[in-house]
Amino acid sequence: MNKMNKIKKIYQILLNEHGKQGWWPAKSNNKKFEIIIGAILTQNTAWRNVEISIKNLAKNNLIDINKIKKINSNKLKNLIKSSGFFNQKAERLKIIANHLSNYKNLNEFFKRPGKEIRQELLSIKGIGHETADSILLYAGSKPFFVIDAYTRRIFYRFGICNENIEYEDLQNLFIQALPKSIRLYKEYHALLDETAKKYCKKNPLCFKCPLKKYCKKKK
DNA sequence: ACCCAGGGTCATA
DNA sequence: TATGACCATGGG
Repeated sequence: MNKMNKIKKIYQILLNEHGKQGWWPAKSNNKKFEIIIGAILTQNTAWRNVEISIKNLAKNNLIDINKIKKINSNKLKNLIKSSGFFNQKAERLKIIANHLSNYKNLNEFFKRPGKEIRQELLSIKGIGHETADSILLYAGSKPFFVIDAYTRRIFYRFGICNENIEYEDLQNLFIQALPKSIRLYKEYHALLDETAKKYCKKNPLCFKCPLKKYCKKKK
């Protein structure tokens, strides 16, 4: 089976195994901004630690661009402490809130070609490729496939790419292999993360993994 | 007592 | 282009 067909096939296997993941989880009445906050807070951080921070923010009605702009930095740091790197992340949230407040609202921010938004996001300190694509896909519903360490690890173990493949190179493989569907992109990325969390860690539990027969690296 | 998590920036060569 | 230091909490 060639790479393109493998990429398609693996999606079906994971969907059958795990079902729909429904990413991105966001419960507030300001989901788009909540997703943006989560995208920053989850940088190199377990999601469970981010959930605590988001609850703290929601409890204080702070899932709001202007309120993040105005809140005292030390208070903000304290509220997001559980996410780690709280000094950096508080600063990043402030920078992003300041940037976004140039727009009337997030609908206006996202009402432009995706590539233009992506360039703008990448110019903001604290937003790299993955965070930009997460924001575009999950907050903006733009068709940008998100690549993360899990995605790279799984597809390296399948022999589809090398360990150090460039972000855009791996992203292009997905774009070429899959129909340009926002829902598919959202689900596939989430399924890869679920799979890697359970089975594809540093010492992978290959004997349980639904993708076992595609994986070339045992142990 | 380690290892890792839904990364990104900055300095250095 | 490509390494490495740094950021920091919380669960396994």
